[in-house]
Amino acid sequence: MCGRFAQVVKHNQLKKLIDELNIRNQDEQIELNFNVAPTHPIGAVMYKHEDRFLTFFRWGLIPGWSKEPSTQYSMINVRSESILEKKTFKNALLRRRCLIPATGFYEWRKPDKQPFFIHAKDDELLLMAGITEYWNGSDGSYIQSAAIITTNANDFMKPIHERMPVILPPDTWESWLTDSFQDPASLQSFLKPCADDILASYPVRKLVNSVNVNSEECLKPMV
DNA sequence: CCAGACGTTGTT
DNA sequence: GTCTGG
DNA sequence: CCAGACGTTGTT
DNA sequence: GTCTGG
Repeated sequence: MCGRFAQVVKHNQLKKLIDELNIRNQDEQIELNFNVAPTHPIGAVMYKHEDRFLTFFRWGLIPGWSKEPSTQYSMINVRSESILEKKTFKNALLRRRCLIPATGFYEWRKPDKQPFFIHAKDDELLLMAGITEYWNGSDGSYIQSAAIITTNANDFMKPIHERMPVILPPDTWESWLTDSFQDPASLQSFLKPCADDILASYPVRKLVNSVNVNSEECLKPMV
């Protein structure tokens, strides 16, 4: 699955992202976060009509029908296999998708809880598939939230973990961020494990376990 | 029609 | 809100 | 995902 | 063990 990741977007990576995805608001900053945990704000690329924006969402999707923004129905991950069958997520997939740029993500190896950092072999950003939701409180409060779509592990990930985030390849970005693209079967076809040969990984120290630790140390290989 | 649920992962 | 179950 | 809490009444 | 908070 994907319960922790790093969003450390360097200036040149941000410029490239803005250019490649045709993002409109070019002044947006992304806070460096070496240890993104559920409930944290995450930068994500969202679309509205013909425009794309880099905006912030609470990680943990709060359904619009939820009375309170409680943790109970707040989902950090959504299974790709069943997303169209879930009433809470179907409309979000058809109409409120996003791309979540990540430096990489953490997985804890199943038997021994050893944390690993998984990143792009070429050190570019990984773009994870996400869905978003808007929640309005009766007192006028407003929260926009997001979840990461997950899929089966590819062969690269299997030794570490059975699930992984959906990482979208460049040839799907345009459709994913297009409002009018709402064909369920096509969207579903994007939600599969990424190619094995684009990823690299290494073990990291367990200081990443604590959500209170957010430093460059989280990304450093274990000695 | 109304009532009630609405979710994932991992572990056992 | 929207879908399922009764 | 992991870490940390897990509770009430009454009194100060 | 199970739930909440981050």
